[in-house]
Amino acid sequence: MAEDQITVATWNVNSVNARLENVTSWLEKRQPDIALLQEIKSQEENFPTLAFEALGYKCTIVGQKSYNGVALLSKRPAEDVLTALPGDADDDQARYVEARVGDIRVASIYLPNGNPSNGPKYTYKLDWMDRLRDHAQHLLETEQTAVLGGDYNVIPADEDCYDPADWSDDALFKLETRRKFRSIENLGFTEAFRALSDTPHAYTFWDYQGRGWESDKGIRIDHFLLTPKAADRLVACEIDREPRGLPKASDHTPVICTIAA
DNA sequence: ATGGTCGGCCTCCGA
Repeated sequence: MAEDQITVATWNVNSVNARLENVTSWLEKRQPDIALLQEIKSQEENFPTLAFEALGYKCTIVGQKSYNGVALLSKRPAEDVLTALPGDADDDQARYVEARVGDIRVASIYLPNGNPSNGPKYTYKLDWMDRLRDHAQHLLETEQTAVLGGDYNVIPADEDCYDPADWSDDALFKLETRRKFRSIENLGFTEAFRALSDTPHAYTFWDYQGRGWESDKGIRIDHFLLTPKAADRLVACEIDREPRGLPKASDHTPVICTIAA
């Protein structure tokens, strides 16, 4: 990690306590300045704060019992914290945390899965995406340097999954889902990985079921969206496949976005 | 080839 760069990682860890050794050893190795975690499946009081503080990270946690939950780990202090996506005071699912770290606003996003794709869970997903678009518009209008990372539960295009036909009716790939994701990009956001790489089949998630990892049947659903001021400083975006192959792996692997300081 | 995914947890639900 160079002094003139800031690295932001995103990782759906599928339970921070079940994954603690995997996550801490990866942080020690890669030393991201900021780590955005999703699906911590932990309330704040059960979050392993001390283990991360021992590695030099401050923890900003939005927890929930059993499900969901997001966290923002940062070597520098997190300020001006937002603990929910604006737009629905009745939404009590822990899926969003945003803060300013240095001169960058970062968000850890756990966008709803939405399956089954013909019922209330899908409606909730689409509504949540509308709220995200509205908030993203606000970040643009206020000319922020913002990096929105997380598990978007969106497969942006055919080349981001092993077999589009298998996913055509899935909430992660339905045309309406992809259109809504594009509508956020089209406000003026840059999707960091695809902006820098034409490589197809660069996955971030492999299902535990059906030997997904062993047969490389994956999907790319963990993304970074950058405002223009952040995109102007975009240096690299890398998917680190290594953690997915380790014992007791999460079904997602981390993605690292590098920004010029 | 007689198996087959995890994690949290009010033994099923969510992914």
